[in-house]
Amino acid sequence: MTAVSTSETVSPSTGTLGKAIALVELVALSERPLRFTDILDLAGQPRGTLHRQLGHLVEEGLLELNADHCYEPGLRLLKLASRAWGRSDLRRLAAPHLQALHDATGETIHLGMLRDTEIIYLDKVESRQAVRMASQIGRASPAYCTGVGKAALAALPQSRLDALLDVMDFRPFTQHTIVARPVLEAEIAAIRKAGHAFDREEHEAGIRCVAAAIFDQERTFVGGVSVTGPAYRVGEEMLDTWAPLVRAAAEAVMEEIAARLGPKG
Amino acid sequence: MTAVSTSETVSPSTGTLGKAIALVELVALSERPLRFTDILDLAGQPRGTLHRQLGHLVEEGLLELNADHCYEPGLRLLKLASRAWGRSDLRRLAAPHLQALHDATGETIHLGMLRDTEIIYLDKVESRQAVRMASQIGRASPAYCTGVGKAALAALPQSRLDALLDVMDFRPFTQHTIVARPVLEAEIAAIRKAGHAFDREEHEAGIRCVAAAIFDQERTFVGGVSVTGPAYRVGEEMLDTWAPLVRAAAEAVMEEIAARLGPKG
DNA sequence: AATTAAGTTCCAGATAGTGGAACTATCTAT
DNA sequence: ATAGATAGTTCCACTATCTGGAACTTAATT
Repeated sequence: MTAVSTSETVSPSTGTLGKAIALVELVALSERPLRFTDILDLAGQPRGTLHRQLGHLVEEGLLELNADHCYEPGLRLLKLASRAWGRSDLRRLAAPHLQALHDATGETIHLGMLRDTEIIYLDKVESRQAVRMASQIGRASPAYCTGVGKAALAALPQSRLDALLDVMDFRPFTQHTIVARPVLEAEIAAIRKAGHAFDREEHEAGIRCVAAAIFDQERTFVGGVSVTGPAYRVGEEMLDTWAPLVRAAAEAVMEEIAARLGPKG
Repeated sequence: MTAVSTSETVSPSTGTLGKAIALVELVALSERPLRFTDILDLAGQPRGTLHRQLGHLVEEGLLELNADHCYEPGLRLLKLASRAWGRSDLRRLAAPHLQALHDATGETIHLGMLRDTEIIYLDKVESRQAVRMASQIGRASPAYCTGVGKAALAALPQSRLDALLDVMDFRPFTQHTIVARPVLEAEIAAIRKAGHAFDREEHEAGIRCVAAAIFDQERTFVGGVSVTGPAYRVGEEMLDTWAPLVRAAAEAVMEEIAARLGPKG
């Protein structure tokens, strides 16, 4: 199911459910509050249909309708997600190693997983965290311009990588963002050779990062770790220095994964 | 779902969507990984139906099917929830006041909202946070045995309160948990009089807490703040000392809410 | 290798979702 | 304050989607 075959079009919908979740996403990802009519324009569905769907979503607690008729993401999403987060094996196994990596580098550590063409951050260790912390967890960023993302791409089997590149929507976030497929493919080759990936201000100006991939016992990619810091403090040589540490942290998580299932392999 | 109301039956489903979300919740709230057959037993739906529903949920990224045929909550939940969290107005407005309250007391601060009979925690400020932090955010706890929860109950209009008490499922978490409705009603009366609520080891043994309600401009309850600490360090006198601080913090958030909409009232 | 359990697919029938249009409430400008 | 316009809600015949029993395939167990 996962990999997309060459010509076969992926079935576009999951019926009712797909439409419903699309609405939740529409509301959740929107920058500003949306009123009924705003959604009507964006979703392109007939009035009656949309109204009922939104009604259902509100009743289920996935959306909420506030006093000034704006739809907002619902609290139930938080409840469900917090359980998802708490139960993640990868996160649990990786946590101590993220902390160790933070202690060694003093910079922000991320743990991310690949979902379609995006990296979703599962965990983060940061020193000067005020209240911001959880804000990053769950954040989705494009794979082609982040450290963990590029490490992920390089870790995929070629067929799967090609499929992803086909559907990738390249956007220049900074002047360093790689927006040409051949350039990205060369970069991926380099990452495969080196065993780690850099993000040289490709997603956010002034932010650099080194990342390494984590594999499970079947050598399939399960996630990535990274060290991230501001460019004024983190030179490219520094990234080179950290690269072995990041790779070692990734290795340590892999051993943890192997150990968890017992030594039978 | 929990209990049955007096006579008026709440419409039991939102059709297809309700069943789908119920499955997500089933999987997310389960302590251990569930295989297809486990879910089959728990959900009480025919094989074919269940299989298709799960298939749709996996395709949508709300669930994931891992290598050993276990269904797990999907990453997409995290993505959606992180946006819900980031966009919450109450959270944004309250954040500085939570911090201030933490600075004043040195103990853990929670911000929670009421959803049905549960309190869902929206934010938290804590000193010795290792990696645990986000674990609490999104956590759902029963209203009748938590500080914020009881403050919430006391803040509701009587009709709504009665309706909630009717469907509430009292469980003794500790030996101090209030499990008798009349006792809880007396407690709620006291909370209304005092303007703040205590949790005297009612949810977790060894944990005490003071909480106050936050209202919007129409005097409807929108959330609650609390200070929580271990019983060995936090005596009941200490809770009394903190009560005015907690109320002041709640007041400050209310002023923030009023200010946001401009001075027109 | 045989047996049992777990997981997947199929299809006629029934349910729940669809969407156009009519209706009501709310906002805006005069 | 009133008219006009815009936003939000309700209704119902139609039909697309979901249902669920049973047959089938694959994996685990003895």
